[in-house]
Amino acid sequence: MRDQIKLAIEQATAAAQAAGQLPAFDLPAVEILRPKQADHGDYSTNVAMLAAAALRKAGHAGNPRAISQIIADHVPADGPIGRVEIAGPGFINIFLAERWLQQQVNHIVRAGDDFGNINLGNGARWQVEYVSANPTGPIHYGGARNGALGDALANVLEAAGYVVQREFYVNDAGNQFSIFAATLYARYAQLFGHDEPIPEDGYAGEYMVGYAQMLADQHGDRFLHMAKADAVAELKPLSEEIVLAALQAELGKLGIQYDRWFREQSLYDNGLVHEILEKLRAQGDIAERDGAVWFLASKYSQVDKDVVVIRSNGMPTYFASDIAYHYDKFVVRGFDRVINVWGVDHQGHVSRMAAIMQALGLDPARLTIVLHGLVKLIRDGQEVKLSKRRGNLITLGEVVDEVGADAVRFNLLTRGPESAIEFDLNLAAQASWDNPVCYVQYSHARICSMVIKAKQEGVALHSELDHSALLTHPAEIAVIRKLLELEEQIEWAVEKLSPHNLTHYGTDLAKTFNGFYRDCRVVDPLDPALSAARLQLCEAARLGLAKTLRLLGIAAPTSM
RNA sequence: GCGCCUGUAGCUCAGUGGAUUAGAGCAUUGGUCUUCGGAACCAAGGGUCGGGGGUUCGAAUCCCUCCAGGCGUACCA
Repeated sequence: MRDQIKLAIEQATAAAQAAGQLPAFDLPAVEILRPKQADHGDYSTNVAMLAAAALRKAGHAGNPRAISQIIADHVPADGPIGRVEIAGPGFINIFLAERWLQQQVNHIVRAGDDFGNINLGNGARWQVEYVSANPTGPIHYGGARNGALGDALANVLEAAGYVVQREFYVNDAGNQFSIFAATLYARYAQLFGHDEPIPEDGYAGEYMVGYAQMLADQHGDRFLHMAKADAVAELKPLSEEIVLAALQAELGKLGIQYDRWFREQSLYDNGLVHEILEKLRAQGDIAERDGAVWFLASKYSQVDKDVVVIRSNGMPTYFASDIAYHYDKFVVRGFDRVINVWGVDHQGHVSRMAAIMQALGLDPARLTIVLHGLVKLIRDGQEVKLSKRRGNLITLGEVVDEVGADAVRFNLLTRGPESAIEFDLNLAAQASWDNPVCYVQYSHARICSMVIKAKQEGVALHSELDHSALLTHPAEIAVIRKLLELEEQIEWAVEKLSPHNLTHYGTDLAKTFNGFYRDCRVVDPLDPALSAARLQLCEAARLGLAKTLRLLGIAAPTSM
């Protein structure tokens, strides 16, 4: 949409130059703006002001208002632009043609679920990796934000023409997972009456008993008939199955599903970690120091410290496998671009990832880390401290059960990623009736019910006849205008790699629709043509609301 | 100490160098309609955009500085 406007303005400027009314000059990039005030048009452009500055630099006279008038005179009369106005210091205000707007209703309905889709991606293969929590227990509430963000981002990228793969990286090779397995063994042994203490630094949470019970149900007491070390080693992969199933179920409550669960251990099993470290050693990026093996990150810009990849005790750090993991993403699997969604507490890792990319000979711009602020849970006016290790945690699943998946997602997605969030459980639970998410969903449900009502009254949607020219009421035109913003909203979300604008857009669209509902009677048996036109508009609005909600990962109910 | 992020209405937050008037939701106050779903709609009050400098036609937005808060600065992840 905006591109069409931009093109028209560029053509008008070129036409003015061809006609000799404007001297030749390098036109700066034309900016098409969305004015805040409606009487400033649907769009506006400051091209005349920019052109004036360029002309003055080139020694010509440059009066912005005069230039804007010349350009305005050459704007093509047909197409989406109905009229233009010159305003202020030289703004060109652009008003869309009413007939053109009316016609968009049918285009939207015809597009159906594809309404709003754009083609920025052109089929480029992107990967979004999100949540990626340690597989050592339920996901704490902070993971909900990561998940909601990553999932919505993936949705938006798909709508923008990218082929997206959603991935969860399972840290099953590190120290934490070993401690987890050892803890599970202890809980398991305890179930059979053995006095087996939970290891120091073990996972003391009660949920471990549940996992142990599952293990006992599936395998009986057979791990007690072997040496402890053997038992722990043998139950490790089994415990991973148990915990991954739990993670999957919990994330499913939030509506999150993955294309692939990528196991860190697989990078050791197939030798890739070793292979890549040798490659880096050969090119001088790896060195021994103080008994440990280091990646010489400080060779690269913006990193001041080297990073240990193999500890002096011979155990690799997570960073060793991370190098191989990203090699796998870009070189083995060939993603064009990768988005990693991380909590801001991992920010120290970001610059080192850029160093990895350079060391691997990859363009660092192909890897983007989206950092999000942390979530502070408030209950009864007090901060709830979370610690998986100590076992006093509030899980993602618990919060979803308490507040509802839709409200959780909407709430977390109204903020930009960088903001820190204070989430008041009492408030969220009690305010759920007044929650904006309900407002948007309600508008969707209301339209669905109106369509049923229309059928009952014998007012059907005449799709074979086009009555769109009857949509002349300001409230009707306002809905169409708002619907046409969706593409720009998706574009914006992709550019910023944040979908939070869509929550505000959804509320906005619902509000605009409700204004129409107030002012315009839709189902009127005495005026079937107008009813049909308005029902068609309702369907378009429904599609817009449903699409927005779907992108956010929120249900669009037909009744509430 | 150094680095990154944040500071906008009573609260939670949007805001893309643009337009005498910086927006939304919640909360507060008042109002509408003999309801195509009242979980609606309309209106009002409420602001030193953390402070101070600068850049330019123009700054919440860019630069500098100070203040306040968060996070990072591991042979943890």
